This record gives sequence, C-alpha cells and structure tokens, in this order.
Amino acid sequence: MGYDYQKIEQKWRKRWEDEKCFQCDTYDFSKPKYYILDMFPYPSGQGLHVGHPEGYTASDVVARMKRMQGFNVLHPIGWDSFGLPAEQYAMKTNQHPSIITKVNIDHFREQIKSLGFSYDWAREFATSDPTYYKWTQFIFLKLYENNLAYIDYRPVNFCPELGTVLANEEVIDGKSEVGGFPVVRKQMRQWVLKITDYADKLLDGLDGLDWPASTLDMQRNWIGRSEGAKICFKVKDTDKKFYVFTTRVDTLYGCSYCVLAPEHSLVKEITAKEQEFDVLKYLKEIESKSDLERTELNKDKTGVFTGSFAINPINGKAVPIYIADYVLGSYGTGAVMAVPAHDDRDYAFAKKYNLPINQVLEGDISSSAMTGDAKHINSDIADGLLIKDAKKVILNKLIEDGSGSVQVNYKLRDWLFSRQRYWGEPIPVIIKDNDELVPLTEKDLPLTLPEMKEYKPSGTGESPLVHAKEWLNVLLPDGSHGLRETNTMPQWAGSCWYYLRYIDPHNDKELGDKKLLDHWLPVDLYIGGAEHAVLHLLYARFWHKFLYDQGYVSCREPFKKLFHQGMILGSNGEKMSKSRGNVVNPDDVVAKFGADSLRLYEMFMGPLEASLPWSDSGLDGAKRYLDRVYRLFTEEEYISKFTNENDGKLDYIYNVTVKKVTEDFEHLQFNTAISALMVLTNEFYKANSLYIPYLEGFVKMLDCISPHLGEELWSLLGHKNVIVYESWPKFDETKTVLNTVNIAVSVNGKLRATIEVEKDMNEEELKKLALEQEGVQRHISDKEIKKIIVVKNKIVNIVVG
RNA sequence: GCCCAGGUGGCGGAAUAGGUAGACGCACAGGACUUAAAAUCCUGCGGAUUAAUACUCCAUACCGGUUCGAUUCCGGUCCCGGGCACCA
Repeated sequence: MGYDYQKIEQKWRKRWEDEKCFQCDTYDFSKPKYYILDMFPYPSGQGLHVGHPEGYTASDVVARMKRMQGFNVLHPIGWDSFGLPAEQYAMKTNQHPSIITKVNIDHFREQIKSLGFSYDWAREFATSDPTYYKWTQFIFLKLYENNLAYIDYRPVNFCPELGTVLANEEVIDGKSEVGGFPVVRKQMRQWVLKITDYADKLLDGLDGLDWPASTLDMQRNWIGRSEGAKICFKVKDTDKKFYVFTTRVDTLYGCSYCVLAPEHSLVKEITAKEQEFDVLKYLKEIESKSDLERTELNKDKTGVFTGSFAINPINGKAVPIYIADYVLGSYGTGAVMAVPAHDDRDYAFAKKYNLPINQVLEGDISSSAMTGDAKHINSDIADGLLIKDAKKVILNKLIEDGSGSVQVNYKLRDWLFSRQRYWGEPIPVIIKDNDELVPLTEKDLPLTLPEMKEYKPSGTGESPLVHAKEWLNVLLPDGSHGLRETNTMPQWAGSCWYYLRYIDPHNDKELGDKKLLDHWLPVDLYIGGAEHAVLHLLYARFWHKFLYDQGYVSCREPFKKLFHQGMILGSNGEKMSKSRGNVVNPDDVVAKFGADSLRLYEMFMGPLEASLPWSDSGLDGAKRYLDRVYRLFTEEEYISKFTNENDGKLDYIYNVTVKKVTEDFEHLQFNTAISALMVLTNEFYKANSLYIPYLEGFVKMLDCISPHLGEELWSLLGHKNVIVYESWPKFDETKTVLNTVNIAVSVNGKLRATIEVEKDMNEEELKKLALEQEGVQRHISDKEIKKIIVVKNKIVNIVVG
C-alpha cells in the first residue's frame, strides 16, 4: 500500500531537529552566502491553508539545492503577528490578543514544521514581541528625528465599521480591503510618513531589480511620476494668481477655462458676490459626498462658475474660472487649465456647461517660436515628436516671461501611519499639555502595550488606548504632564524590516550587527504573493532606503530577486473559501498522503507563478510516483541491479537530467524539473544495471522536493550522515549530446519523413538521404525541386513547385 | 478608459535566438497478474477519414502578413485574468 510515509517523515524531522541541521552560522563568511526568504505569514485563527506551502516549498527546494552547492544558506521564518483580526477575535471571545496570537502561532508553527521545511527555527520571532518592536519603534524615532514622520490634520479614509483610519492602499473601490466595509472621508489628526521624499529613489531603484515585470510596473504606476510644467494664471482685475500643473503645455492655446478643486485656498477669495450663493451651495454638496460617490465611474461632471476670470499667460486672453470636483485638491496644484479639445474630462465638462472648445492652431505655436526651427510645428497632435517640440517652444516662452517652470509631480502620497487600534506597535511619543511633542529615547524602548480589558474602538476614531489611564498619563522629567500617543502603527510597520532582523535576531544592542548586515543583505531570493506588489514591497523599500541613508545598511535595495507564487484555486477553479466549500486543508493532505507528496504535487501542478485548480487525482499521482521511486530502492528485483560498474547506458539520460534539473531549480521551474526526474525514473526502471553514483545523484535532486523520502533513500544507499550537506550532482556536458540525431524531412514545410543519422552529417549526404525517403518521393516525384534547405542536425526542407 | 500578463488535447501543462506541436502527469480504454478486487506492470490515447498503428487532410482563440518553414515574429479582432482608475 505504498511506503510508510508517516514513519519516515517523523523519523527524519526528528533527526534534523536533533542535529540542528538547518541552523545557519551567520558569522561563517568562508562560504558564499545565500539568503532566501518567504513572506512571513499572518498567524490567523484559520491555520495554514494549502496555498501557504506552495511558496514555502519553492523556497525550500532552492534552499536545499544551495546548501548542497556549498552556499551558507540563511532561510528563516517568523510571524507578522500584529493586526486587526486578532484584536477583533479578542473582542468577540474576551481573550487578550497576545494569548490568541500565541495560540495561533503555536498552531502555525506545528503545521509548518509538519511539512519539513529547512528553516532555521533559532531565528524565529514575531513582530508583536516587545524585543522586536522595540526596534520598530526605534526606526520610527529615527524617522521622526529626520522629519520624515509628522502629525497632520487631513481628510482621511475612515472606516466606521472597523473604527479606524486606513491607508489609501487599504481602500479598494471605496471599501476597506479587510472586511469590505464602507470608507468615508473624515478630517482627523494623523501620523504621516513622508514617503514622498523618497519618490525618486524608490522609482530609480527599481531599475536594477530582478523582479516580475508586472510588479515593477505596478510600483512605477503607483509612484506615478509625471513631468510637466507649472503655469501661473493671474486672476483678472485683481493681484491674485494661481498655478496649474500640466503635462501638455503645448495645448495652452486651447485653454478655454480653468478649474480649481473645491478645496483650493483661493476659492473663497475670488468668488464674485453674485456667484457666492451657488458656490457655497456646491461646496456643501461636495462635502457630504462620500468618497465612493466622488470617484464613481462614469459619474457626471459637476461644477460651478466663480464669477472670476483668469488670464492665459501665453496670449493674454481671459477665461472663466470654475470650481469642480473632478479636479483633485491633493494632486499637483489643485487647479488645472482646461483644454476640452485635448482632454476627455475637460471635454465632458465643457459640453455640459457650454464652454468653448478651442482647437490649437498651427499659427499659435509657431508664432511663439523664437527660432525658425519650429516653423514646422502644427496642431496635428498625432505626431509625438512635434508635440515634444511644441512643448519645448511654449515652455521656454513661459519661463522667459516668468509665468512658467518645469515641474515634476507624483501620484504617490505620504503614508498615513497611524491606526486607532490596540494591537499594534505604540507610537513612542508623548504629547505635552502645551501640545509639544516629546519623542521617547532609545533607553525607554520598548514602549509596551498596557494590559487592557476593553479594546473596542471608541467609535469617535480614538484608539482604545485612551482608556488605559495609567499608561496614558506621563510625568515628564521636567515635572510637566503629558499624554502618550494613543495611535498605534499599521500592520505594515513590522514587515518593513523583518528581513533585516533575521540576520541578527537576538541582538539587544542594535538593529543588527553592521558587519553581519553588510554581509547578508540583500535578500537573494524573496518569494511571496503578488497581493503585496505595492503595499509591503513599497513600504519596506522606503524604510530600507532610509536606513541606507542613515548608514545602518550598505545596499540600496533589500530584495534582489522577487518571485510571486500563484494562487491555488479550489478544484472547481474558483478561489478557495469556506462559503464555496472548496477549501483543502493541508493537515488532511499530510495525514493521508504525506508532506512529501503534498510538496511534490504542488511543485508539479504547473508554473509556480500560475494560479491553478487543486486536483485530488493529481495529488494521488504524486503519491504514486513517490511509491514507484521507493520500490526502485527497496525491491529485490531492482536492488539486485545496483552496481558500481557503469555500463554507460544511462550516461546520456542522467547527465541531461542533472543539467535540466539544476537549471530549472535555479529558475524556479519546478514542474519541468519534476517531469525530467520522472523521465529518469522511467529509464531506471527499464535499465539492466543501475549505476549507484547515478542513483545517488537522483536522490539528491529528489530530496529538494521531497526531503523526508530523500533522506530515507540516502540511508538505504548505505549512508550514515544526512543528505543535507552532500555535494550537488555534477553533469558532464559531453554526455548530454547523442551521437545520432533524428532529422525531420519536410516537403514544402510539411513533415514527410524522419531519418536517424550520425550527428553532424554533411549537407550533401543528408540531402541525398532525404530525397530517397519513400514518404518524400511520394510528394516530389512529379514536381520540380526548387530549393533544399538544410539545418544541421535538425531538418531538411524540400521546396517543390 | 489606461497599464500588464495570457488564450495549446477530456484536464494540469511541455516545446518559442522560427525548424518533427502535445514532454511529464491526470482521466479514460484494452491487456497481464489475481478465485476476485486493490496495488503493480505493459499498450493505446488531438480531430476527421479509414478494415488499418497504411495514406491523406485539419488542428496551438480568430483574421491577415513576413518566411522554404510560424504555437513562436509583425498588424488587426475577440475572449479571460491581474492592477490602476477624474492623477490634468
């Protein structure tokens, strides 16, 4: 009934643990380093799902291969343990979040261990450990010292249901990413991190990274750098002025009105008496609109005339100034020049309010040109090169008369960093009665969370920590009174630098020993879900670049190579979920098929990046394959063929397989690597003699995928030591080619025969042989041969008329 | 609407500096072993047409192009997935 996977798997896990096989000596610089990291899990109450082991197995395969290849491998794991679900569960069940978190972590740890990953468990930590978040708070203080953390009163995304503020990144279609509750705009006091200071560095740093192109794209779009011009418009008959941002200065002649965002500071100043009523009414209307209503797709443009006019600096014409909420107060200057002929939104607005739609004419731009070169410029915007020239001409003119300048804008906003929650890192700042901020000093860290009975959000948007009276009130050294900041950090904070802490996790003097950090960073391979493409991966890069500027680390980017594993869907092709009833529990799979079969199956399903449906029969097939391998090493019929004499018959297939598997593992193409191992296994079954060194090489390769069985087979081959640090099999390039090749012979591109010939046979002989083939003769007998194309060792194509 | 990735048998997928499409596995069918079943081993398995595993034709979403030759390159269309979404 197949091999006894339960006994075998338990035995080897115990041995690995007893011998501390996977503990990394980070101070050993004698071997080249390889740092391979999984995105650490949030230890939810649900336990592990079948998707977790996919990425974890992939990284484990590479880690195991790298160890055999002689690298000093750092492969850690830990817990992203602060966060809302634990807090909500705590409220429901009346248990402290730290208790729940501990229980969840214990469960996760046990489940993960049952899968045989080669993690260095001595480095494990949770982001909610005070010994860890002491340093998260430390980094926050450094950010504060460097003016990169500040308090702002701003309209924020507030979710009444969750009782907290959310980052832009956590709001999807006007709803909270967690739970899908409505989000409203609310003016609140917030801590904000100045990630925008790093916009250019974050953008430029993407260039050298070995990351999925789609993720690089997403980050670039999120940062959203756009180059254009800031143009000054004077308000007619006043001394007031405002600026607009545009990427299309060349269309300035077509500007037929201007629009200010409703929040623009000039709105009240320039509103004419007779328009006051309409404007105020409009502003009130906007205020009551929810975020969703304001941004909903296909919504009508609305706006109102202020009664004032602006002077177009390029031609002195007066154009009306409107207020409309399709212009965002938070981007650019909060004001635009409207060119209905060249912008869909302006066009829609102009149509609705009967505003002129001016085409930019040829003469407009060429008359602006100082030199004759620009004469060819015309209004036909189809030609990008001409647009470029026109932009230059107009911008130069504006710069000359002082009404324009080059301007770069970003979509990226500063990072809203406070949450009105209990279960997060306290922000280590005291607010004095006179509102002065007093940051804690390093020696006061960690600032731990107070024990509390009630975590319910107040509903007013205040953190539950306001109820921790003793913790809250502080007597400062100078005798004055202060209150602690009650907002906590978002869940992203802990994951911003955990990769760095794994290198020196028990260091209580500093973030990490600089010597070690310099040696081990960056992470060589980082595997995790694509859902973190812009959130975690952008925030972590921001902190890393800050730490670089502060001299804590010496490389500019934290993650050299990144890979996203796909999702495992239910067998019906839909996303796994309780409500769909298509969830597969890894514990059940391990119990019924063994961890090795689960690992093999998940790696064999298809490309790692693809999202694929679960298949019970596929899993069955994986188990069957391992049984088949086990029989090869345990049944007399095959063992009797084991020998140290190489008859050479397996030379080709063995060397080809080693080459293919080595390359495929390196490129994370596990499905094709496994396929190659299966082919080799089939050849072993057919062979008359089994050369032991080849069997050993095979076991080492299989071991990366299914390590318990790998160890078992290794010991069956008579080895007393574990396989973990054995050397990776080598291949002989000269044996990866055969001395005969199959040549395809086609007539007019259609295959008519195949011939087996000696490798590198010369063209003339090949042609002759090809023409003799019966299948070829049938198709050329009555036709004229026009041409014969010969591709060495591959194909002969005969072209007939 | 914009950006990105992709469409190959009954199913998951192989193969692209252009050169024998369908590796490997699943499912299915037939056979061997067995009293029988399970397990295992062997064989077949894109479609059409066939007595036929002989010929031939059609097939990598669809239409066209380049080429001796296109799943692969180019242009257009349709469809699915992911991301962004009034960013001027």
